[in-house]
Amino acid sequence: MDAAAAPINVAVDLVVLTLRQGRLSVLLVQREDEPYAGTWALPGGFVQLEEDLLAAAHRVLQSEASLGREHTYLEQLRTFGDAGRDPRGRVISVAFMALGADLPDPVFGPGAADARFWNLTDIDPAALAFDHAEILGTAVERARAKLEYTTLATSFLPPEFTISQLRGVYESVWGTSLDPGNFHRKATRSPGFVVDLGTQTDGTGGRPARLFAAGEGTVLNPPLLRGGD
Amino acid sequence: MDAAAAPINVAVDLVVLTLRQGRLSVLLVQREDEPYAGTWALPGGFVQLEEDLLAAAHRVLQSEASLGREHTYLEQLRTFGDAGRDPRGRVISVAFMALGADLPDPVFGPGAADARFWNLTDIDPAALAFDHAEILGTAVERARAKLEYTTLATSFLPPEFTISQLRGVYESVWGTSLDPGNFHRKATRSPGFVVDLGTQTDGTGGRPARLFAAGEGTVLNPPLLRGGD
DNA sequence: CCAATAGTGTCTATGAGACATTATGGG
DNA sequence: CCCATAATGTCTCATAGACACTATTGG
Repeated sequence: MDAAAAPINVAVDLVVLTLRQGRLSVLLVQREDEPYAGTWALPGGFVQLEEDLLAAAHRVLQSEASLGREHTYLEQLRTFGDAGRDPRGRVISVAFMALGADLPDPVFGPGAADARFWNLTDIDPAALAFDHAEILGTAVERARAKLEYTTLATSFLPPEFTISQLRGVYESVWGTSLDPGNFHRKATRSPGFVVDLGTQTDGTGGRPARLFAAGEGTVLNPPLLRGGD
Repeated sequence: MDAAAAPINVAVDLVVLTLRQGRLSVLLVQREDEPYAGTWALPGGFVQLEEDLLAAAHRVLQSEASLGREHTYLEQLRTFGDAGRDPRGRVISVAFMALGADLPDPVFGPGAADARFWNLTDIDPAALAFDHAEILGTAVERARAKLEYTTLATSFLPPEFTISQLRGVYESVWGTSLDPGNFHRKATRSPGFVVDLGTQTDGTGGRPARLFAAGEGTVLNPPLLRGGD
């Protein structure tokens, strides 16, 4: 804790994930300025001197994605700080992951030429600015892992949802398909995962589904496993 | 990624965990200088301008705990950066967790009045400097969780160890007791966890135990669960 | 032989997954 | 009636955990 302090710049970068048409998507911003002008990057910004890291992340989320604190999950991933990661000088970036239900395309602010959600599969990682491909990969990996043992999947859904929609989250994020019957049982029996609202959807060519809301629990015990074999 | 850059100082803080006499212990340094002179803190130091974060963590590990890169597991935890966490000004700290086999008491360097390993149970969290109690808590939680689904436990042991010693790691870190027979089966049957060396200890009042080394695997599948109910 | 620890076998309950079956809506 | 989707039931297999048992050393 004692040595010469160095003038290092601190930024936050956000991996905003959502599902669009059942596909995992991430918000990217096309940079207007150098370095990496014209290329796509994660939304981010420098941390202000008196600003908590989480507050900085929320500020960027608001300004670059028009997303408020409600209905958006936000957690710190980790910090990327290799000496050569930014050509402008020493910049370390505290990366955050945000999850939300089918988010709108953002109204982009200054510094951005364009901003929109990309299907994960349409992104060429090598084309992203800075080390953002690595940050994005870390976020996706974290999201996939957390679906197994937390109730995080509900963050991808609106306040009221069906078990099919919840299953769709798992299938989209994991890229697998799951047995509807078995999934239904596990989801409804995991304590604290979902709450039966008693209401129903109107059937769209099938039996109407019950509506659920996210439960109070955060941990899934027992976990919902991918076939990790 | 575009706003006024602020002069924020970046530090690394280390949570160095080891087992001493079968108890989970952490390295603390008694601060010599203000702020918090005389109180115990996690070892740490400022990041140099041209230095990767991981390199800074390794440097602190070497200088404050005399620990080289060999036989020491090191991973980033997360970054603690609330605006008011350091009375000297804005300092954000990238926290790392280090694990090692029964580590020696360190020769402490400048800035420290004393340095030694503390049993976790002997620490009064409220007495630690800065927000180090929160950092320590995060590390312990992470270590406990990672024992479940990774092969990390072997990091607490010397290159050759018995299954009993491995079980002791779990029991010490989790604070539980495990069935020796069942643990033995699970540990030896988890692919990539341990490698049978074919050699034996000399029995110390009991049947001699086979010696094992850490396997190549990093993930434990299926996981070794705490009774999380 | 006894004590102590290492390692294996056996039984049972639980849960995952495959798959069948019933329930409930719309054309 | 048929189709589609929701929800539940049933069967089988694998595994966790309790616990008994065998193996191998030293005293």
